[in-house]
Amino acid sequence: MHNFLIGRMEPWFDVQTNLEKTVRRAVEAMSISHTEFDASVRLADPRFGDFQVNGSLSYAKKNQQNPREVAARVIEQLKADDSLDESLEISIAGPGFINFTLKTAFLLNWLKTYSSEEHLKASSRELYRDETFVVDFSSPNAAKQMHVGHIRTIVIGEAICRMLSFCGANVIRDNHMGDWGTQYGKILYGYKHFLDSKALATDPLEELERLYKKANAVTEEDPEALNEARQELVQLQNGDPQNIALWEKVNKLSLEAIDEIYQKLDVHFDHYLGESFYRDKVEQVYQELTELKIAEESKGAMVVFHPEHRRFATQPFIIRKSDGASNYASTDLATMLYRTEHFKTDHIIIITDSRQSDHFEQLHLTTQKWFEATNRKLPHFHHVTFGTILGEDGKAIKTRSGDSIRLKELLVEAEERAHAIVNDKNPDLPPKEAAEIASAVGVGALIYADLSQNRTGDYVFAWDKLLSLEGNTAPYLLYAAARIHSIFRKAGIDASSLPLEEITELETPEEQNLARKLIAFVSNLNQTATSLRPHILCTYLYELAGVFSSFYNNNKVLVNDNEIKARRLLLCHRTLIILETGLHLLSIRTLKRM
RNA sequence: GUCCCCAUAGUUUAAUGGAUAGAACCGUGGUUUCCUAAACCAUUAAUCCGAGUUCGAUUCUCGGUGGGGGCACCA
Repeated sequence: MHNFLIGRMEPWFDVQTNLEKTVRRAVEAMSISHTEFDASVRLADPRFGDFQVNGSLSYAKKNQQNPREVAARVIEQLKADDSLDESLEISIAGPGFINFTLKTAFLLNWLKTYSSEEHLKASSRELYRDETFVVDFSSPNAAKQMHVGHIRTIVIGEAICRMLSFCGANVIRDNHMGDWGTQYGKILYGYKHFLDSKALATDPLEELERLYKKANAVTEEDPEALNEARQELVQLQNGDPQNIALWEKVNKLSLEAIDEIYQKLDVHFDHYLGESFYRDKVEQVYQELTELKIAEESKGAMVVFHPEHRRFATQPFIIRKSDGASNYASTDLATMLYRTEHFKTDHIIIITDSRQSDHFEQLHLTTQKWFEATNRKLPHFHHVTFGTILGEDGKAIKTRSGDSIRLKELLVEAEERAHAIVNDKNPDLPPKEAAEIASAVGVGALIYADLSQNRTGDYVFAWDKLLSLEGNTAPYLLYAAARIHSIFRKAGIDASSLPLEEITELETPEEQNLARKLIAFVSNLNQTATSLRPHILCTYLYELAGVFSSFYNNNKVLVNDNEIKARRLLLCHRTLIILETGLHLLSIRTLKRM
């Protein structure tokens, strides 16, 4: 464990967690049960300090004592702990809050110590050290264009992967493509009946989409066509060579188009184990679940009920269709098994919109029973949900319901809008650099717009909202970082040559506010990574950029006084690395100039 | 019918049961001989309704109202 003492060792990287351990020790030493005294340390309102503990209030009430007196006794006990020293100020406030304020010597020491993105990463890995996560995200349906509704799982998934990995986890990114479902019956049916080969040659994805839509419309009208489409799927699943060849062709075209979007968003996968990968693995699922009497036959289909469960006692989990074909429940069960046995994973995270909650709850319940009965270790399962992107009509934007905006188109529009602003603000940039800036700003704004709000809510699609470039947006953060780069360029100073030993004290309120905000990075990152809610990190970065902007406007960095200059350059540089680290965790490209 | 999610300034939103509910956009007014004004500073304005639990409720419980979604072979 790091020691808190200045000068002896590295200062605590994660002050909050270490402080909480210390408080817990103090409370134990007072013979108070941890169930009675909530020792949680939380970030405090900056008006009161850096951290806060409010356990004395409820403890005092329960035990009919004076909360301020309880707080005073806890503080006395804390002062006896030798991992704390004079770098921390502890005080009682209001009805009995314990406030902790880091003294500036500690802030400075922390800033001097944690000096690069790599160093921050190395120090953050305790949270998920050595834990394995399979993260299943994006997972689009092959042969359909991605539209605006698909952006959420991609950007949330990518950000979560980056954060987990930053915090020490072994992350396996798996794109569970919908490449084996019923839609293939329709695509094959469409391909065989309505193909325009000329159109396929010029714009394959467009034509495939048209075929799918056409087949979908026809099968909705005509039960016989629907039956034929289902037969195509059954034949595909039975390995009919012609259908398999067609299926492979469709997938190849589809993947190429999807990949372009991943490249723009800087998203990568370790595996593309789509539903088709599990096609020879569903038999085992049927067999085991039947033998274990977890699954039963109902109306010709194989289903699982959960009688003990209010909702799923009567709502079936259909794991094999009555025509014998698999569906997504079949492949998802096989996927649970594969991820558990092959990847030996500790956690499975699946990122989809909240409308699929029932499905994944049923999947989880079923897997629990299945694994328990077969002595398999069940990984922690997290269904990370998000709200739906709605159209103007308040209904989900869907490909089926007609012309929704393509993701590809949205990305182009984002870059174009940003390009216009770049040309306006900074007309002298070389065209190539202007284009690069526009791309980072436009795509970054789009990603940030989605990540910066709590993922559970729905929202109505609006160009201006997603592509906004003012206020709490990516460009604001990118701009703050670009200005810092500009300072170092102007000064002709390299960050590695900062004369750290000459820096002795933080003086102005802006310097101190900035330093406090920088140290709060750790707590915010931890909270984001534990709750899997990227908007917490966004809010933090936005506040950090705001505190920096105030500092920048009030405290000139490049002054003649070398001591002042050195400490302000230190603050600038540490702000830069934390801003850049944060933006990279969100999958946003950073810029040296804007 | 039943179950799930959501409800905060005009708009978009934040707040692990804590201190005076925090921002952004819009509006209004101000800041540039000075490191990038894509900036900074100031200013108006909000917890859907009703009970309950609690020292303390935007947060938890119950009951309403309004919106969205799931519920047999789509994913």
